[in-house]
Amino acid sequence: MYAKVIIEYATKELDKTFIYHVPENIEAKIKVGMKVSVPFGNKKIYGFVLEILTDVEEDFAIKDICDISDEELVLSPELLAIADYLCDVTLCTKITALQTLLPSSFKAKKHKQNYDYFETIVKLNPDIDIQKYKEENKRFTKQIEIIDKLVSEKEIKQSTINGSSLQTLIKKNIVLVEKRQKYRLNQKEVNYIEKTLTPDQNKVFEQVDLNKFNTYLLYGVTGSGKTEVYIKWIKEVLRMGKQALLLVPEILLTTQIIKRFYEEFASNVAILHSALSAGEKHDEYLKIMRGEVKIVIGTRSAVFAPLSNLGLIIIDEEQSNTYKQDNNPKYSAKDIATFRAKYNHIPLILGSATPTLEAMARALKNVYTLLRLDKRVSNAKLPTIEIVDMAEEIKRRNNILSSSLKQKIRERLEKHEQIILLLNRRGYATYVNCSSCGYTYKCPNCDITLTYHASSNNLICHYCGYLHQKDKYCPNCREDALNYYGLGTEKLEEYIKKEYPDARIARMDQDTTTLKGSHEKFIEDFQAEKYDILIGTQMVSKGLDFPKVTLVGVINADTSLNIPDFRSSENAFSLFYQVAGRSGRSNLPGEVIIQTFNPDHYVLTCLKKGYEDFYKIEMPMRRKLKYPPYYYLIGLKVIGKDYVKTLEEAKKVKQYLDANVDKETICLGPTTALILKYNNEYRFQIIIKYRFDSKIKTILKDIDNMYALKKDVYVDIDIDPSRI
DNA sequence: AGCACGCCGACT
DNA sequence: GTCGGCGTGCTC
Repeated sequence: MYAKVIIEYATKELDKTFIYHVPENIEAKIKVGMKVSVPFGNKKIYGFVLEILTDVEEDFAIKDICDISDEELVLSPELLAIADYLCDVTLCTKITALQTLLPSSFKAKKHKQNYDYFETIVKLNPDIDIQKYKEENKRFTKQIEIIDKLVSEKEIKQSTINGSSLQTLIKKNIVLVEKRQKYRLNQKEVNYIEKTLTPDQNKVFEQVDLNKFNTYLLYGVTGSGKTEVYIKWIKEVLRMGKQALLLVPEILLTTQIIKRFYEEFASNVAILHSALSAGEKHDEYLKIMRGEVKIVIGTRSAVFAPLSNLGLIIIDEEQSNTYKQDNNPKYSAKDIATFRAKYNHIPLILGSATPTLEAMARALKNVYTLLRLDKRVSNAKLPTIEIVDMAEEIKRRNNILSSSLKQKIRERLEKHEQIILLLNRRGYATYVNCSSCGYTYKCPNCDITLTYHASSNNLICHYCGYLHQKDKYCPNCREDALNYYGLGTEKLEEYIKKEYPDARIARMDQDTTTLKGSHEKFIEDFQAEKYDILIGTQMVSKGLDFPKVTLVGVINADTSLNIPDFRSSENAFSLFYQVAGRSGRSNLPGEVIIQTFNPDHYVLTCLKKGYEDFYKIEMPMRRKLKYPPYYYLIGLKVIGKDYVKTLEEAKKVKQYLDANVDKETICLGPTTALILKYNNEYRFQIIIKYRFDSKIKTILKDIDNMYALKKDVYVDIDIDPSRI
């Protein structure tokens, strides 16, 4: 018996299987999809079995497989098919695809450690007459103490009571020791809460056929109760004996949904996301693989969860850009989910209040089935939106807060209602400039102005993380003339504290939420009304449901509107709409104030009218500019340390494309990338726009292969980029 | 990827 | 005369 094995080295040259002989001692156990150790050259490495052969005709000497690495780990035919699909859509190697769909504890790699976590417990031997033993050993008080404790608690962790008396009891066979695998995350049972759906929700629920593949777009306004409908579908799927997968954009921003799922499904839920430790992920993966849970909730990579009997996939906040991985392999969890839904003949549901234009366009063309929830539950009204022209306010010396927002914050504070302020820029000042010589701090690696963070007194590059301690004097001209420009969350917090000295203020951004659990703490405390004002970046915009919030302020809408990207309007609309949706979710009416220097921008005027108006304006622009959903996009970046050489190669790539692509296909560039210099490498960009081009994949593969061997210049290909 | 083999320069 | 520079090629 022989096996074709793909080995752990992720290079184009080794992106093929190697044949090994299966020794007799593992013949009965070996299966396709198993991780094995094999000799390769003169080293022992790991790989995955992709095929089993009874006989081979090869003229080279075939080596033996050393061992099966983990008998429990068997990649299902579905997961192997997903790996093939991943290779195809991202042009990655097979082993990269396999490693991508596994948590790190199961990946093929040399330095493996055992992630299984065991706990040693002790309990009384049921076959012993305890009373009799106690009578006979009265004088050993410590032993009696342990026995009594075990009588009442049944079993105890050995580590908590270890000592010589316990050892004696074990030696005498009075107490038994047991080692068992323990999962690091354990959900305690939570009170079950039965919620009934509104007639609208019920109508939506009934429109989904759970027995065949179809993609649905659940378009529901903020606060319309999409989660409750998800739960009802999932319950139905469980009743059919199947399993469900729910993808969310970021677990930390979704604590309230998770809590709701625990209430409903308790320990039937496994959670997968990047904030878990490697050990925790390992355990959650085991639970899923062993079929011990029926529901998986997770972020992007959870789309690879080894559920063996999937009945439904839901992608919540479908418009979120977190579903696209921005490092290699650059896959989209939506595409993988679609693949799995087709594979299993089950529905895929995309939920959003502000769907991507792609999804809405497909829904309107009946490629997807459109489901609508137009009303907020309990008839809460959507908030009123006011757009404030900051150009006018500046004249009145209102640089940070407009008089209207100032006034409304004060009113809310008096009424003990809560306020959320969104400022999509962290740090204190966006740049530091010398008024004497004009010097501005820039990142030496990235060609980006550094942001000043007052809390650490550092200037930080938000791209590569470069850090520079702030100087007292200008590093260029030695004058004491460094000034702070631009508004970040830190400065806003400082200002608000001064303006409202009695208000309790929290700032939530990347810098205040690095510690594990700090994010939850902010949300819990804000919910418990320990704060009046929550200041934050886009973190404050999503999924949170605080009934006491009646005012939302967007401080500098322009930071989100002026991003040079074809999706920036869509993203800005979604962000503002989402954060506006935090206001007035209960019986208290909500208000939203948006401060901007572009009060006539269609993103802002459409916020007042609604998503559909935005869609009607944005779509023709996409058509005119040949962007999705009318055209498919591919972004190529040609990257290298030498400016001239890299640009030359970029031109060659462009020529190669022009010579080979379909005549309808448009190739633009090379131009300097948005950030030309990043981590000391220069980046040139080529953009491909096409509608139908049967050859494009082959052409890209050729380019990829051509540059796989060159070391000074390489090409990075992003198919369906989330941004350009 | 990682390692052996291999063919030319400055050194114990 | 040798150690070692990293170019090339191979790994079931």
